[in-house]
Amino acid sequence: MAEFAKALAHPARIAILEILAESDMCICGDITEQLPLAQSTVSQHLKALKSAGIITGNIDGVKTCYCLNEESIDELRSMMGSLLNKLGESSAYC
Amino acid sequence: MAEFAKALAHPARIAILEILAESDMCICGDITEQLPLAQSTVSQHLKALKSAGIITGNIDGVKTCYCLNEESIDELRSMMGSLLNKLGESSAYC
DNA sequence: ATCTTTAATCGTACATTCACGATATACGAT
DNA sequence: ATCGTATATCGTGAATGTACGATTAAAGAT
Repeated sequence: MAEFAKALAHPARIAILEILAESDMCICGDITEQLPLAQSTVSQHLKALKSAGIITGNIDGVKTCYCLNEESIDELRSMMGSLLNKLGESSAYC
Repeated sequence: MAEFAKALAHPARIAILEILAESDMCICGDITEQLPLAQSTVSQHLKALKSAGIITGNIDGVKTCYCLNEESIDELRSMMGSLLNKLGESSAYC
C-alpha cells in the first residue's frame, strides 16, 4: 500500500497517469511534450510508475509505448478502498 | 492529491492511521509503544499526517490526543475515487 | 519547589528523491 | 554504412525524508 502511495506521491506522476488515461491509445514519449520536464526526468518517473506496477512499457521499434496496468489499478482500488473503509469507521472525535 | 499520497507513502504512517482507526478512543502517544520506532520518529510521522490534514492533535494536559480527521478522509476518498475512476476508464491495451 | 512523565523540537547522519544535461543504445530511414 | 530520432541510463547536485538520541517545555504529582 505504501508502495502504491509512493508512486502517486508526485504531481508529475499523477499527471502522467492522467495523460495515459485520457489518450485512448497508449501514447509513448510525447508524454514529455505535455509536461514541463526534461526527457530524462519523465523517463525516471515512468520508471518509478513501472516498477510500482501501475503502468507497463512496451518497446515498439524506436519508441516505447506506456499503458496503464488495469490489473494493478484494480488492486490499488481495492487496497485503497479497504484502507479508507477502516479509516471511515472510526468513531473517535477530538 | 499528491500531498495526500505522500502522507500515505510510508508504512509507519499507514500503521498509525490504522491504530487510530481501531482504537475507538483517540489514543495518544502510546502509538509509539505499538510501533518499532523511537518516540521522536513517531512524533515526526504524526506531524506529517497532521500537516497533511489527515489527523488532528489535541493537547490534553501532559498528553496529546490524535484523531483521524473524518472530513479530510472524506476528501481523500473522493479525490482518490475520481482519480481511480479516470484511470479505470482507459481502454488502452498494450 | 522539585521530580516525573509526555511530547515536541533540535541536531545529526544517512538514504532517497528529483531534476538536469550528457551520454549510450537501438531502431528506422536514407 | 551513416544519420537522425526515441528513450534509457549515468553522473551530479540540491532538496527532502527517515531515524535516532539529546534536549526542551509544559503539566501533574509529590
